[in-house]
Amino acid sequence: MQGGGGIKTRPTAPTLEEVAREANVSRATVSRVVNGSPKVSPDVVTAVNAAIAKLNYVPNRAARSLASRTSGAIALIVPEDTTMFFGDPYFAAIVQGITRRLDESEFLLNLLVASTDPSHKTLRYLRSGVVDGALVISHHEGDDLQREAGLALPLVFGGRPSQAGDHIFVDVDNVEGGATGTSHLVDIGRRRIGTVSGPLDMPAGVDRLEGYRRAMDAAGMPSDAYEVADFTAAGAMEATRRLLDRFPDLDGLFVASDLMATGAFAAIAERGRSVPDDIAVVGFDDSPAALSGPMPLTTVHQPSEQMGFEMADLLLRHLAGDPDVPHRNIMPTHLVKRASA
Amino acid sequence: MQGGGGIKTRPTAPTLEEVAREANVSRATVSRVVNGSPKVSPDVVTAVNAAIAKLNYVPNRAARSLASRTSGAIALIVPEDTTMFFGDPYFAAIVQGITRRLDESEFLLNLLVASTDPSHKTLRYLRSGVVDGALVISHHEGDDLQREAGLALPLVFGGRPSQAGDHIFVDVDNVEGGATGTSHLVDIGRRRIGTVSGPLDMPAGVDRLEGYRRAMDAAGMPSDAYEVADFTAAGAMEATRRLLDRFPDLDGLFVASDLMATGAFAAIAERGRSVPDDIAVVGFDDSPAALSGPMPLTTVHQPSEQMGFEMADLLLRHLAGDPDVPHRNIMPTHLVKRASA
DNA sequence: TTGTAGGCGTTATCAT
DNA sequence: ATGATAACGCCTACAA
Repeated sequence: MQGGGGIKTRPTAPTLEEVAREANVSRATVSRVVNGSPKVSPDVVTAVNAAIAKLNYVPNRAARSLASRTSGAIALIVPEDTTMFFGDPYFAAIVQGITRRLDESEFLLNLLVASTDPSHKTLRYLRSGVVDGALVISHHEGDDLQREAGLALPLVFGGRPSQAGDHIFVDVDNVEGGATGTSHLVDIGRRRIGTVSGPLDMPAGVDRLEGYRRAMDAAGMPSDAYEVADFTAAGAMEATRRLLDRFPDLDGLFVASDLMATGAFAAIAERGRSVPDDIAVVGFDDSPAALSGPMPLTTVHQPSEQMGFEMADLLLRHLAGDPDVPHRNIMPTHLVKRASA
Repeated sequence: MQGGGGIKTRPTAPTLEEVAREANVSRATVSRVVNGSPKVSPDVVTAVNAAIAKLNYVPNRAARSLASRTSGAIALIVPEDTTMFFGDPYFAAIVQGITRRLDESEFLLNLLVASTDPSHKTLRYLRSGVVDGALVISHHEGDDLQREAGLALPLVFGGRPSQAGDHIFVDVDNVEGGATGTSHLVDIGRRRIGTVSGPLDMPAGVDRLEGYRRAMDAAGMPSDAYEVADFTAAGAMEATRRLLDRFPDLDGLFVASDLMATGAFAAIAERGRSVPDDIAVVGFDDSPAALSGPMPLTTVHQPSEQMGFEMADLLLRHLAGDPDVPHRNIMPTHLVKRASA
């Protein structure tokens, strides 16, 4: 017989036990080496590492997680659909920042783009112990992860959460940002200024609109020219059309995201009007979308990448037991002048 | 004393054990109910479910995984950096398809966008048992997940893997697709046709270029006007510049991805030439990028979303032990005529 | 510094 | 149909 041929024996992964045997030490010692315990004699460390290399050992994450009651992973929760998530470069920047922070740690990132049924499947997931904490971005008013089903998981929000509570979050001053963008339009002499806002169930939507209002008030101009959109280009195009219908004399437009600004551009072009001559446009984010349109977009910069980094950093510190992680983390914005306004 | 205040006792999650006690049955029975075993009397099922609901019980995934030796999760491996991954809507479509398939299953998806150090950290991850299988897209020649470190994990590729072997994959006929796109340029009377290809360490790059060659050969025209790019808009812009330098009389251009076509548009505009009058352009993918540029792009459609769905489906069937999942899955392409050619 | 032993929460194999 | 009782692979007091 030639070696029991026929049945395909899946080569079962080596365990701590086998490494211990190979190195002539106990499992505990191997475990210590694997976890970098300082109290192991150098020669034993060497021997164990040799055994690990020889057997090509990799710790079983489930076992480790079960015993240690930690998973070494965090989740990024995005309550939007895939299209939205991939469509806006803002998210790309956030993720970039998060992974940059995580890369210098041992933590893994689990992406959870959960538009459908956020309460049920997502919550089960979060409560099943697969992650030690979670980052939440693009948070809408409805979803109250924190309380729902008594979820006791460390959370850090990207953007001030709409519901009250002592949450840890990273954000910019959206009111101020909205005012900055709008004021610029005032400053360059526009007389009929409107805005396309984000959804009103998101603080970023509400606040940037409020910023528009304040700037208009301060300038003694009416703040009635606004339409609500959903942070997508298509939605913004629609909203801009409505705005142009209502205010044919519009000559300035503050759009609450760069991606939406591309939609606004399309609507404006469709009406045969030009940017910035007929209508000056200011966006928000300073994401790659600001440069992807027909013209470089003047926009309110927010440090998205750093915000992602910061979110991850705060969560990791929180998980590490750091008692004084700041809860309100407001990062600066500034106007970036380009061709559109 | 008021209830031991001071120490913040984290409410430890309920376990099978507690549910069993609550329902006056054994752990085994609860486990059966949780896993939908048919051999449990209806009233017991009811009682157990009541206890589960009351205690708000969610199975611990690590424990389950350890005992059952399966994780209920699969990974999507993308050997690119975050920017690239988020930048090309092609990936969005794939992910969309994958999640569509997964949503109708109990499996979770773990995204692994691993540009940096794909061999080490990623491999450890894959071998740690957190996933039962993996989907690999945007696969370059270097990364040989399969063999590397003896990884014995069920894999399904998006795009024919470059290394030999009996891999399961979903792909289109890129040679044919490339020929289709190029031939269209011939058909509409272009005389000096070039191409911007993908990287030559990826089959999709090589094959679409080969398709261009064949179409040119068949038309009796020279196939020397090609430049290699990297599937990014910026890279394609560069490549197109070089091409225009080398062939000032270029009047037709086949670009190996829609995203790259937007870069080509930019380069062409920069040179003061027009599309399609001066230069007709054909892309590949039929992704949203085809409609994001200054002009609707004529392109070779590939069913990206369905390909993602199919990949996930094949992997799940494979994991379920289905003995005859097809290994070579070639999906159809077709030309979509729009304004650019 | 190293080893022993018990336990983490489930599943799975036996009996019953 | 239900219940003991081992595993599963690792961590962690505790002991030596």
